[in-house]
Amino acid sequence: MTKTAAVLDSNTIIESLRDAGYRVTAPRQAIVEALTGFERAFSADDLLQHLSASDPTVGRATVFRTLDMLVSLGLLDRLHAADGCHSYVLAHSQSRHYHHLICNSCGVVVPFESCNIEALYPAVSEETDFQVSGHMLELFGLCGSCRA
Amino acid sequence: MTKTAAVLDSNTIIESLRDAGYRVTAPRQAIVEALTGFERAFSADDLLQHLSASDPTVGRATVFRTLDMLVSLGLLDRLHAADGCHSYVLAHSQSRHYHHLICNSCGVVVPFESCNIEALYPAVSEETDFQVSGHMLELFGLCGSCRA
DNA sequence: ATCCCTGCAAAGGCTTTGCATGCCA
DNA sequence: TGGCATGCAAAGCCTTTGCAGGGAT
Repeated sequence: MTKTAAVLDSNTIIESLRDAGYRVTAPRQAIVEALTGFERAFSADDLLQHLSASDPTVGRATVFRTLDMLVSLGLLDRLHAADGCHSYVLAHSQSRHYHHLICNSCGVVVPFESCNIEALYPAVSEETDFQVSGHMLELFGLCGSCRA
Repeated sequence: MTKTAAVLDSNTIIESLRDAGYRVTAPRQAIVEALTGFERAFSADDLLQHLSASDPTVGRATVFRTLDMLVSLGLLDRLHAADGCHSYVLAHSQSRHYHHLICNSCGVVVPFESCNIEALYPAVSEETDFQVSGHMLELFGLCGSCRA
């Protein structure tokens, strides 16, 4: 149990990449390093700008390709906020079920695990004649700091 | 109680437009007529293509402007599906709380009202120290026809 | 008669693609 | 060495904006 339990760090991500058969290259390492530094959701462009100041020059295309790759490996989550639909956050866990809670004021994103949406399935099934198999949920609110 | 209860029809939408102070123009009528014909979520482009065959020529800009207007009036819902983030469905109700259930197979969208997400708020608040104030939920599954 | 609304076309973002070169394994 | 990965630039979408003319009220 480390200080920030269950949050992926750059080494773990790089290892996952390698395990999945992808090559560990300098641009990919720079991208992974950068995205573990974000505390809130970031866009491809945020990442691009952040990287423009870093060691290796990373091309636009590489950023998009790497983001897609990380999402497909479950290492990165795509956020579907009300306004911007294309932002990303580091995945919280690859094994446990969780969702995101987003602060309306500062934009910080935290995961939460207490989700009993599946309890809704029977009622919804009955109401709609659907066989429900999945859900997408995001909560909004105010974080502790912003309330203060 | 009509056959398809609580679903907005084109006349109701047009009246709401008028009530909100917007002018009732031919392009707007054509757009409203077209979108009440869709059974599943549609994109701006779907609408545009559908309209290219209709009576008045409706410009791209007008379609986007009208969609935004209808969404802001609560007559149209923006859907945030996993893949495409920019599709629309006719609003189900302007007063009641509901969400969308989307068929993974045919894409049909139906609303459902049995949502007790708010019951989650206390547990999530305690877990995260957020003051939760809203949520976004979408369910996925198989509709009756697709199961058959 | 007002001035909101429209179409057109151009501009603007964001994302993807093609291709020759580079570099990890 | 082989072939995945990269950068660059161009192309591709999708959406918005500017503007002069048109139509609803």
